[in-house]
Amino acid sequence: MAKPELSNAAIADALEELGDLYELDGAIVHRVVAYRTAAKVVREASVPVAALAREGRATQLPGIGKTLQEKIIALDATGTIPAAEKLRAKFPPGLIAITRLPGLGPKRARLLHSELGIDSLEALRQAALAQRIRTVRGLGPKLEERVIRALDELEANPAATRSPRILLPRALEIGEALATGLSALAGEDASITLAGSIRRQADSIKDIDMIATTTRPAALARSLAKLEQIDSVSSAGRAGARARTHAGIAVDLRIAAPAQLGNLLQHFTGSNRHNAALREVAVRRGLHVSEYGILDASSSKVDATGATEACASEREVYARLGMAYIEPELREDRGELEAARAGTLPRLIELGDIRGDLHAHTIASDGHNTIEEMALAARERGYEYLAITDHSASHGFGNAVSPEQLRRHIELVRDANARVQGIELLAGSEVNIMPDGSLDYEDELLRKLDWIVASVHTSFGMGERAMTERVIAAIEHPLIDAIGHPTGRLIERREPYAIDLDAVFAAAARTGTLLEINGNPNRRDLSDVHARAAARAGVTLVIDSDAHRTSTLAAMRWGVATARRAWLTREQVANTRPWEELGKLRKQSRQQLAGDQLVDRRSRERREPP
DNA sequence: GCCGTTTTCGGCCCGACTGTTTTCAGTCG
Repeated sequence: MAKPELSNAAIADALEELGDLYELDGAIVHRVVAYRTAAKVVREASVPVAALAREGRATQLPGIGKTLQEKIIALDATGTIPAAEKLRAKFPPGLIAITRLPGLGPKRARLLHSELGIDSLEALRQAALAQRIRTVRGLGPKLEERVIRALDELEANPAATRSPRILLPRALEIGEALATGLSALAGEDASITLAGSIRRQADSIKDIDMIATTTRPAALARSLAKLEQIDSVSSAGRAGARARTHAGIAVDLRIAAPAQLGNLLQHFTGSNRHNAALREVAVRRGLHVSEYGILDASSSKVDATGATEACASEREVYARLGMAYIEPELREDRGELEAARAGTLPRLIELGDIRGDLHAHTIASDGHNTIEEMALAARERGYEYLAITDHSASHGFGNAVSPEQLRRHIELVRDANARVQGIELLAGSEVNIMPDGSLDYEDELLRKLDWIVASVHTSFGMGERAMTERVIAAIEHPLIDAIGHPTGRLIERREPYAIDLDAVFAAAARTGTLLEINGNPNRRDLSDVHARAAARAGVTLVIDSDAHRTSTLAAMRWGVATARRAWLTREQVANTRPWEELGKLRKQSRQQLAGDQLVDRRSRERREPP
């Protein structure tokens, strides 16, 4: 049996480690950044990068050049990268842990190692307690205090200190509560807006960024400390404040004059990489962008003012740089600047474009509401249709639905559909894809359904090749309409299972099978990057809530957020269409129309670069 | 180490804050 493919996550980890080691070694910052950028690109790639590298095509990925490709090939072939081996011998692993402490970076970690022989967190603690850190030139007693405090916190709560990222809905909830509380304290002239990764609708959030305009900045900064959610404030001045909630979430408040609101909002919405790229574009035009305005350096000699031009709106910021307005969800340095300059940005899908939900559960399986309750709640949301898709016969969690129960369930859906006016109820199922690619209902029964989602719920650990074949078997099944949560990831908790998404996308495009963006905020699966790759491969997507109760029908918004981050337009998402139109796109309907002649274009299967 | 409307070398964003210093390096966002 062939050895399992080196995963993208493993490659990304290795590149990140190498970046850290180079940083300790004193490499120029751009080289270190290159490794981190590459690690991110590899982690998010929709194809196995190891295979790509072996074929010499990894350099097609942005941020991967010849050198990095060679290192990936070495890692794939030998399990290690020679350069990393060499540096590991030079810098003990404890040093990287030291660079993770607040206030300590690579320079100081290296200094502590060379001057005091410190090679671990424990050695660092001993040196701080013995007041030996202050003997090093440039370091002092304050740093000793800070080190001890940081080490105590790390010991008390190792997980939280490492990466306390929270999911978008929770971050939004906290952020909105803070903004509301602050508005109440600030008075009527203040305006408060959430920025940062919350505004970009990212999967998870590290800190909450807020910006405010007010006539009394110092008072507003001070009032942050008065909010009940806030545990401590580390700094507060006229420019803003930094604080921490009781749950340990960092909060960043920045305050500006209304005339600069556009600059400040643009700056604090980020992302860092978007801003860095934006400023590089600006510099080429002789302009310098900051959170305070745009400085025209080229004309400053002529008009002698050299003044920074403030922008009250973000639109003005982008316009001044010759670009169309870029929606926050697109600001990830994934080609949006070029598109904004060329005028080719997509018109993004909106929540209001969604006409129905095609993945929802009831008490028949593991849901918490009846068919009728779900129907009324969906109608309340303004939907034209709702598919009831309970779990299938072999589902291990909650109640499985036997074939006999499904026959009865279909009748119940038809009954409810007759009773509830103003919405079309579709009898569906979320069918398990078994490890061998088969389904756990007979075709004869599946044919009675209006809508079928097929999903993987078991055996996540199988190899990439087997998993890819498993999912493609479901895609090629003539009765399957859509694949649910196609990668099985759980944000911050579980990586996608090993699967060749490029092959999956090709099969879905070829057969007209829809791929889901699951709106459950723990999933958002496909991810933004994967959904974009799917659409580029010609796949039509469907955005679902996967609701298990009436209230979670609202999860559609997170799915739409992911779709926007994936550059999707309304046309690329199936459930923006009325059911009458969408139903005709089903494989079953098309087959009937074409007299059971599905055109097999398997020979056209070709891998496009991601 | 990557990349090209400055194309195969020489660049590669901007500012605040802290603690340590007598003018700035390191860290952070």
